[in-house]
Amino acid sequence: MGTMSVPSLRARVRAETVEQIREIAKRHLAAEGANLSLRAVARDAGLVPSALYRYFPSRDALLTALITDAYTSLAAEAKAAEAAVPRADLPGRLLALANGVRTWALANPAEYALIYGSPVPGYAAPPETTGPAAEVVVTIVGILTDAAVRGLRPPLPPRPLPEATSAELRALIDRVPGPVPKLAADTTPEAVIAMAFTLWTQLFGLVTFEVFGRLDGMIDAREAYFEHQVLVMADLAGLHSAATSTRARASAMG
Amino acid sequence: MGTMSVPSLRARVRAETVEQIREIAKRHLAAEGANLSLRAVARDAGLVPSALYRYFPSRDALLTALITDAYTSLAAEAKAAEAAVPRADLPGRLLALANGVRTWALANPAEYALIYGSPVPGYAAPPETTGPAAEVVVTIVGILTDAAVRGLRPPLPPRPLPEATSAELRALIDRVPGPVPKLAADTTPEAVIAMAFTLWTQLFGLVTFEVFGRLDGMIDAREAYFEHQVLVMADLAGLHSAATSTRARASAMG
DNA sequence: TGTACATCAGTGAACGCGCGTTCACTGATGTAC
DNA sequence: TGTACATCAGTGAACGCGCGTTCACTGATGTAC
Repeated sequence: MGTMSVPSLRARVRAETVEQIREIAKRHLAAEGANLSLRAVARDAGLVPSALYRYFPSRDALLTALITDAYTSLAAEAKAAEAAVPRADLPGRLLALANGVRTWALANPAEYALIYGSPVPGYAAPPETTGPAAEVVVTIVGILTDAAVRGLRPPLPPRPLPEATSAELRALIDRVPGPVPKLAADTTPEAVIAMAFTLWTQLFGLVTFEVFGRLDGMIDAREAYFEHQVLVMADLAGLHSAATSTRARASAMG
Repeated sequence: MGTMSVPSLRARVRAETVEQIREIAKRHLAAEGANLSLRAVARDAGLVPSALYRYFPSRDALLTALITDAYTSLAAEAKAAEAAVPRADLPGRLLALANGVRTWALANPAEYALIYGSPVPGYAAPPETTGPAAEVVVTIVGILTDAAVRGLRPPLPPRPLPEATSAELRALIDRVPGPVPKLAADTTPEAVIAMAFTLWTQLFGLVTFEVFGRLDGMIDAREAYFEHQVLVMADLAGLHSAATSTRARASAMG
């Protein structure tokens, strides 16, 4: 009720407290994984446990807030990195996006685990999270679409999609609002989005392996390895200039 | 001490009980994630909680046993599937291996999460697990080595490796015992193992996305999608016959 | 500007619970002679 | 084949702990008149 006025002192203090609780909860997440303890958070916030219920109706609600935060924060960082690269530099844009994801994940491993690790048992992600969750792959689609518009094609002829997959990818395209950009004659939107899914899976597979320690004792020069793998992905997608890749291919065929 | 004799009745019963506890613990893992409760397991085993300490010195020891079991069981299933394919059918071998991993993961999602999901906080994987953990990627190396020996090459000229990465991969090769197979003249062992790492990352990225529900609401025809992605991987590695891919490439270059 | 009432942040005690681990014990199984 | 002792699976009670959530409360902040 009432008009939307300047926030009162009480409202401002409340917002700050909510923010503080989120921050403390994130720190606890980092130390304990998903076994987040309300009482421990309250303790660190200088509150009695029951006071938390003024801010979050339950532990699950706190978790949901953290998950939403994580998705939006990851997407914001990665997209900002991508947006800073000149539009014409397609491999650079992919690399910036990928590095953005990786940097955020390494800086916030517990939050990364929360959203890309094992599902929390008994917890169902609320529908609000699907939007932010999709932003990275949507950005990849954007890069690949720009490439297709410019007439760049993957250096390997795309393997024909199974009919079921093709139909599902078309359905995803229809879900995106706005006009469909005009692609080069020999490229289909399904092929573009299929490639985007491939890169998306590879990217998160790569980051997950690193963050979860699956490379420990094998690859120590993480950054060089990661960048190399992303550039291989860019090669696969044909983001490097057609001239170069044609020459390279010709020489490879000897 | 004493000589290694036929197991006594007591020893046999003990082995059965250990096995039963493991099975029950796996079921609990499936229901509750990594928050495995000793008391709950004991309850289901028809034992008093303290009795479990006759079999496992602590909760962590039980978890370790489950992790080791999971790695070896996954590797066994995947390797058996690969071994059943004729040696000359290289894409078939990759597909069988990949399907083996996927099938096991879908049948045992909680155990999969235990070994490829978020690290369990405060738990450090014991060194015994690294052997079984590496078996899948070693099998991939085997397939790619067979390809290289036959003179098959990736259709894209391999992007040069960063020096640091190249050195680390060479160190991994040296760790494997036995003679290094003779590759075609224009292929290096580093290139082979780099490709194996790429496929390995992609494979587990793909399986993780499916098992952890990241494809929900987007891709429903999971099997078709998975098989397609694996075949794209096989294309990337040049496992399909050189004749076919040369022809395909030529037509793509129009 | 001042008063009366409503809102709301935070307290403190209590609830019922399940947890991992220890310890002294009982009784059955196995072994040495 | 029979007896004496050692081993070991399993019991039952207890330990100290932390958990999420509820409830009636106090006192400060905000609002309507």
